[in-house]
Amino acid sequence: MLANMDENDERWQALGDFIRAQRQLRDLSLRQLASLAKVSNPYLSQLERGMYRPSVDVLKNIAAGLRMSTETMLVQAGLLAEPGDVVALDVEGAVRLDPHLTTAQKEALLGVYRGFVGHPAPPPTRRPKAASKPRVNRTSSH
Amino acid sequence: MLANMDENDERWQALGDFIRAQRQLRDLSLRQLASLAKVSNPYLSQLERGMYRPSVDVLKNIAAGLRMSTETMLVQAGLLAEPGDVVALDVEGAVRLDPHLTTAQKEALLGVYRGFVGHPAPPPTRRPKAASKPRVNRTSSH
DNA sequence: TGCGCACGCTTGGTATATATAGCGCTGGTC
DNA sequence: GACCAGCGCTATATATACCAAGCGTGCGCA
Repeated sequence: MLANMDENDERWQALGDFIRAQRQLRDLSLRQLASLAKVSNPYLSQLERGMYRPSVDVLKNIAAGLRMSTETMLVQAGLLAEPGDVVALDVEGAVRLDPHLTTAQKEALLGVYRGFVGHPAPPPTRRPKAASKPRVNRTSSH
Repeated sequence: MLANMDENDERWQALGDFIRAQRQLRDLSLRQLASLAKVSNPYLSQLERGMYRPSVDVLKNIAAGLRMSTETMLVQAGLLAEPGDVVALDVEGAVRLDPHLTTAQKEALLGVYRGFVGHPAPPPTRRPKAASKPRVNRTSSH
């Protein structure tokens, strides 16, 4: 589904190498780290050899088992930019995370911002209005 | 696998709500965002209702489709623990660095922002704990 | 020499993330 | 009215993340 899947594959492989190196650096056996990270040891083995792409919680647990921060792990996984680059964070995120603003203020500010930059790709559909639909049967009534 | 799954469940649910809110704020239909995020529309629908926990690349793609950074998304998902650590961000800097805005727009936006937070002469939103430079050695620096 | 034991790995299964096809609804256009 | 286009959602199928059991090897120890 993703176009550059091969690139990603190599990324996961590199992540596996990184995990294995870190584990061995700490003199941990596969089973030990697996136990710390709350995953099975075969799975960890396969992860280290780049056979699977772990989910975020697994990454988080492994990072915890290796006593490193989750971000470091994610950066290694190539899923996050380097922390230094994070400064180039989007306005959206910055506003949303700003503790000085109330929720209403955030929405207002973001409204202005969006007005400035415009919508990404509102393709000329025949009916531009859609959001006024009330929440219908949330739990299926079948 | 994880001990406190219920807690996490609520987290994913909250993430779904967040995604839906953001999508509707931008007047995007499910299918539009799904297409932008390169996932199927039923899956996105189920994500928004907290029925599944998306993988990282899906999160990344959705964040891209919503024009926000992956970090923001992950923080919202509660997967990146300390925002203070990751985001050395301030609204000022984010706005100044945003390439989508003209200078006049930046000034206008910052004017609104300063009006909200109250202080006209903003002391740079320095985070006192910016010392955590991780030892991530970009070994596989392709 | 054999026995236990820890190591990393293979095998085969289950759970769940993600896709495809299609339903019922609502609101425009003729 | 009929009809089409878009909406969100359900139902079902497939891919894959993840686990439990077990294998072969090497090493210390009687």
